[in-house]
Amino acid sequence: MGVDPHLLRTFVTVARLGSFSAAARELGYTQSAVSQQVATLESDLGTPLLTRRPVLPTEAGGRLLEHAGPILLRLDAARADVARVAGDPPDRLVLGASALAMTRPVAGALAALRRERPRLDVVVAVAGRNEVVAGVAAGRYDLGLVDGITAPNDPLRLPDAGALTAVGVAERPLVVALPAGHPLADRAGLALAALADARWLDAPELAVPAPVLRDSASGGGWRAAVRYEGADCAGLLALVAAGHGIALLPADLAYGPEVTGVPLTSPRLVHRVELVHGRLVAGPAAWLAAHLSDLRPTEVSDASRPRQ
Amino acid sequence: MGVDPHLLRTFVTVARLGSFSAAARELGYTQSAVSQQVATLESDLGTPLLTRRPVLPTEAGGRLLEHAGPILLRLDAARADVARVAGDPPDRLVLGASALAMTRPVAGALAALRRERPRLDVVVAVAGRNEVVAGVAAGRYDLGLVDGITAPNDPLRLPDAGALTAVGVAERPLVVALPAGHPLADRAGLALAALADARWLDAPELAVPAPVLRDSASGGGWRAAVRYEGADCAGLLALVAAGHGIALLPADLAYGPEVTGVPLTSPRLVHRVELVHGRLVAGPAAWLAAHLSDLRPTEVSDASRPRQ
DNA sequence: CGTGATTACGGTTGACGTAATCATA
DNA sequence: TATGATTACGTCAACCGTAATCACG
Repeated sequence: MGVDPHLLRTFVTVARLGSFSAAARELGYTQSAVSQQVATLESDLGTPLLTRRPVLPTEAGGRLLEHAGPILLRLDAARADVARVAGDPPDRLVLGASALAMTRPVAGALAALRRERPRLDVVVAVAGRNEVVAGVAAGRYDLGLVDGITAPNDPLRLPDAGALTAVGVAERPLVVALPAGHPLADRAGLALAALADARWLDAPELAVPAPVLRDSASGGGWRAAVRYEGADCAGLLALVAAGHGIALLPADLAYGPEVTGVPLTSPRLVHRVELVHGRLVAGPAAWLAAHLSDLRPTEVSDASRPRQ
Repeated sequence: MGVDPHLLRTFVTVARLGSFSAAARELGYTQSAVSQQVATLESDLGTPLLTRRPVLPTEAGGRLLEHAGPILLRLDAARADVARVAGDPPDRLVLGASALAMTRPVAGALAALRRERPRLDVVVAVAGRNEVVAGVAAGRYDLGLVDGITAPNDPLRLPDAGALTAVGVAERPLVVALPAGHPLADRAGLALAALADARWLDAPELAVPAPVLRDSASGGGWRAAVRYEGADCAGLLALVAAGHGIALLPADLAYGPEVTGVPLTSPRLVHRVELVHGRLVAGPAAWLAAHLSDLRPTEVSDASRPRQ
């Protein structure tokens, strides 16, 4: 009666890889087993979920995929949550962080923790924003630090990953990064609307992704000149300096010999870092969370938020 | 590796009933099977989840219970969603509605649907707010109508039940219902703060529950005189008329020979009705949703909301 | 002692692997 | 024709029921 998650898992893998055999390799099954599992799921739900050759989700399969991810994630989260209260306090703290989330105040709080608990192993793993949130939900990270761009005091738009709490811990101003000598580089401030037809660098891991720009100030082209998938600021700044395009970056990172940061005047946007965590139990994670929350610019979410 | 939902289900049932044998009866298993399932789950998670005699959740069990409900719900939602796109268009529309959600404009849209499709069976099931949301998520209702009290244009605070969309469809003013002849009954308007020490009727299904009052204007006693668990307005008004206490109600329902409704001046609150639904496919549900959305006071939520 | 949870054990079911078959690019 | 999904079938594990045992009130 209840959609076996085991089958769900293989179904998701097959859909993602577009191949039964590839999914079988990844999951450590035989091709035959995967075929049988998908067939079982389809007969259980009474409808085909995948087309064969090419292997693509049907409409029903698409609907199922929308649910499968969150379900599998929450299942992991449940296990992780139980493990956290059952196990003894760990001597290791694993932090997930997105690219620009490790700001000064955050690093300061982390230093305070290491002074407090010198024998503690601290691991900081940098990953994409969604991976950080998913990792926290699944218990791979004790805490997550996620950064992004929003209006001042507005929470980040994070993916829904079950019962997670997010607290703002830092906000800093944004500037438009321009090559030194650019015609606009001597302005005192720039409005986003004036840059609609400029050439933007689309760096989803680092700066504002193009879709957000489009939403913030509609109209205009918002052409992306180059898509930069790295997570290091220096590389992006080099592209800016070479005139490939301009980017929206935290003020303190957007300066250099060949790059000028011009303050963004409207709309008012800031670079914001949020601490993401599940339910905490006494231990280093809780300690750090408490100290990070002390420097919070604003609390944005707790126990029960309205809906997805 | 992934917390079998089958076991989760029996664990939840055992925890809810506080008894292995009772859970076995309810689930159609033998006592022995339930015992084995719980034991399997405990050994899988590596920690006891329940105390025996009396049967109560341990701390780890409590954590698991927090996840179990949403997981089981989402599993049902997935099945229901798939069934909706797989099955042929139904000749029956089942609406879930909370007590005061069937307002005039909603009833009007429903009438239009019945003119449009005379052969359609329409069922309206009245239930608690949470049951409506859960029922929509699980596919027991095609659409949900949920009412509650918020600031104008603010979304209702609904429980998280997976990927649900909520659209506001009606708002109407609120009044303080007083017995005719009450010292305050001749006022032109009342501020909530002035009523902090009044005697309130706590009618969670109908009017504003006491906790909301406490949050809206903190300070004061907010004593609840009587708790009224019914869902009919007449009964509550009778209690008001008899002087058991006062209540916050939609303006058009709070009048009668023995009751006076005095407009609420601050904070500005309204009675709001929202339409709740999963992803819609062509059919009567989609038709009604479209027509209800046309009279929406404001859209409040769609595809992806930030987090729980 | 009696109610109710656990343990022992056997039968059935079902899930996976091997291998043969089928279908499509 | 070759790659890759399906079908056939045998084996083995897991799950549930019956029944005996244990433990707390």
